[in-house]
Amino acid sequence: MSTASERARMPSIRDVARLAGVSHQTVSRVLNDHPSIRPETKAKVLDAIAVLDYRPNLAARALVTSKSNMLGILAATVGEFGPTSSIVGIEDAAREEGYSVSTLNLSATTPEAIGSALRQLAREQVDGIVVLAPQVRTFHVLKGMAVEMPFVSLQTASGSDGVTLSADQVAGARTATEHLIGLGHSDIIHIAGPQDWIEAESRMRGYLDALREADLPTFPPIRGDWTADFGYFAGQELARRRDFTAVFVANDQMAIGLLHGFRDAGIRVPEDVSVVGFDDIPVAAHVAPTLSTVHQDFPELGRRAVRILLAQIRGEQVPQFGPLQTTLRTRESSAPR
Amino acid sequence: MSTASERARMPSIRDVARLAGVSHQTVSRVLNDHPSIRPETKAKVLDAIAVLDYRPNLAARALVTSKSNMLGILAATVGEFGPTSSIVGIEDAAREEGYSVSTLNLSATTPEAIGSALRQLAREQVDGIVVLAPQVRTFHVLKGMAVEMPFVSLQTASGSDGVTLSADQVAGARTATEHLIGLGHSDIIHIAGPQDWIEAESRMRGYLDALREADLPTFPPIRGDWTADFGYFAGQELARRRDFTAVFVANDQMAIGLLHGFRDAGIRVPEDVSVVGFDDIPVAAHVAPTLSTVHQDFPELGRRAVRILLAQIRGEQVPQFGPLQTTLRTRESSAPR
DNA sequence: AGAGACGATGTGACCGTGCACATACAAGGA
DNA sequence: TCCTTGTATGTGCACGGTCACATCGTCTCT
Repeated sequence: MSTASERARMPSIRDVARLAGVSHQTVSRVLNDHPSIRPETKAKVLDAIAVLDYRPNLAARALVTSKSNMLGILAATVGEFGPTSSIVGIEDAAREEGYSVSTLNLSATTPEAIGSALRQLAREQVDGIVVLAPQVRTFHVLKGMAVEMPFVSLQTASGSDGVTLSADQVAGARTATEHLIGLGHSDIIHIAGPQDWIEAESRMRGYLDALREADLPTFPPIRGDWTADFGYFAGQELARRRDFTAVFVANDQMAIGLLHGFRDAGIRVPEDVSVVGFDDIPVAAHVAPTLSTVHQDFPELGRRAVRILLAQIRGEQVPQFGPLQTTLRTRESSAPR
Repeated sequence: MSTASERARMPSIRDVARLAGVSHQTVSRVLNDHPSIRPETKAKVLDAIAVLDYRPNLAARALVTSKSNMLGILAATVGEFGPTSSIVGIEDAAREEGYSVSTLNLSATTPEAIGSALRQLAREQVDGIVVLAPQVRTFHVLKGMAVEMPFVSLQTASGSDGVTLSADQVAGARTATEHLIGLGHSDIIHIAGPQDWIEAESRMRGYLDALREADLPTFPPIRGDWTADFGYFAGQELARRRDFTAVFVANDQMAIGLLHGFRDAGIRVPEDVSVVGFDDIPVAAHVAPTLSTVHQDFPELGRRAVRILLAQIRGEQVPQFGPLQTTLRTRESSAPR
């Protein structure tokens, strides 16, 4: 009876070496594609590997090389649709390149919390970090921490010197606003995201740019918190003032809440007021009225982030991507004046 | 000039020992809360740790203990709201217990893909796996693979013998259906999820149970794919037959699409037809009409999964949770007949 | 008082890799 | 022919922890 003794130890590089009749170092060379290996020898080793069902021990490798082949994701998003979609792209791209991914969700964005999160990821010896912390504050903390580790932020802060990338939020917001202007609206309100979110600022800037260029009046933006609930309250508040005919909302959730608020207040969309959102979440095409919005490719954003990060890690030329295009999806909620 | 020499090596356990004037083993004992350490000695060591800003090397620890303090998440969800929310709960709970989390997204659910994903996680030496692979098929593959690793599935398959848990989908679906019955509806249609999804089956069963119990006719369920787009098509199709007055939809996305389809077909909700969804996604409260649905606490589900998994890993008594309660949220889309 | 038990600490080996260096042999140039 | 150069492989150690065992002193029981 060949009962496995206690805890069958996994085969190691030396077991493979013994079976193949070579030294453990030769096995290591085969595993790492070292050039100076005779094809014949290589075949013997690969055979032995197959026979033993050998798998390299990543912990041991990480110990000796100080590289873990693992990327960290630092996420400070409350479960927004966009960032979540990007994470999928990040993971896929990372796995493709042979990296695994360790995700860390930030509950608070205090400098302390960010610091401890970064330390945690450092302890795990991740080789690089993708930051999905859209708050301006987070960004500053990161820069100030003198992280000794390559990292990429999915958001571009104005005047940032680190390597970052993002869909062109400003252009997207500008397109959306220009769309409303093109429909004949001249009094356009903006419901923005929280003050310290980078995207919120970018989208607001796009809105302001478009209005300024068209010589139209701007309104002080209303600061929201991304949630549909806030959009609803905003809709009820806005119903009191009727000095506008269109609203550009910084994300779809708030826009959908806004539609609800308007509906309850007796304001018809798009007859009385046109509404345009941002993100193109899956239900945007199905709410009533269907929501005009700005589409962006979140997973692709994540994939690009990984490519940039890996180039940084490997010391290769960092690829320069053009800004990721956003697309306006025109639907029922925006109509000519 | 105190330029860092080449690559400043991180302080190791022996550096700490030297500074504290003890042996490296004593430091190790302090780190692992060994009982036999004099408070005085412990203080010295902790001081040295603080001075050197020492952090244990997780790879080294993993190498010698064959434990990584890392959990794996095997996700086979296309980005559904529910599973994604659960992942957040999983990560939080895991971090709290000192475990990090490595997520792996499955693109396909073929046995080969699942197998290679499991091997990948095994290579990373995760101590246990949380499976979010709601497809029945995945579940069978997992059982058949004789995984030598603790794992928990977030979904309960009928007659499963592994450790699993889940919100009580059947009860939730039953409550939703009973709600419609209570409103006076007797012809209630069900739009289900894909055939091999565990949740889809559970929700359908709850629907069937409620109808059978009330001695009402059942209809062959319509098989959807969870997407809002499908819901829209279903709405247009259903508009042709008018042999029903209520629809219970297996998730909110499809329900919202259905509302859209009905709207386009001239069917009024809830005047002509009542609709109830499932999941209570954030916009459900704001679409037109606002959507009655079944709320469930996804993050809590993830947290429970982690507790069960850790108990399994540590060889402790596995906690028995009662089924997670679901709550019916009654809104505009369901009304008396 | 002597022996055993226990508490507090130290010593050395080992986990599975990769790296630096050594070695052996073949090929090529002076 | 001898030395240099390059290719293919082997040897020993280091990485940073934990584990098993040894050691030493103190306390307690007979």
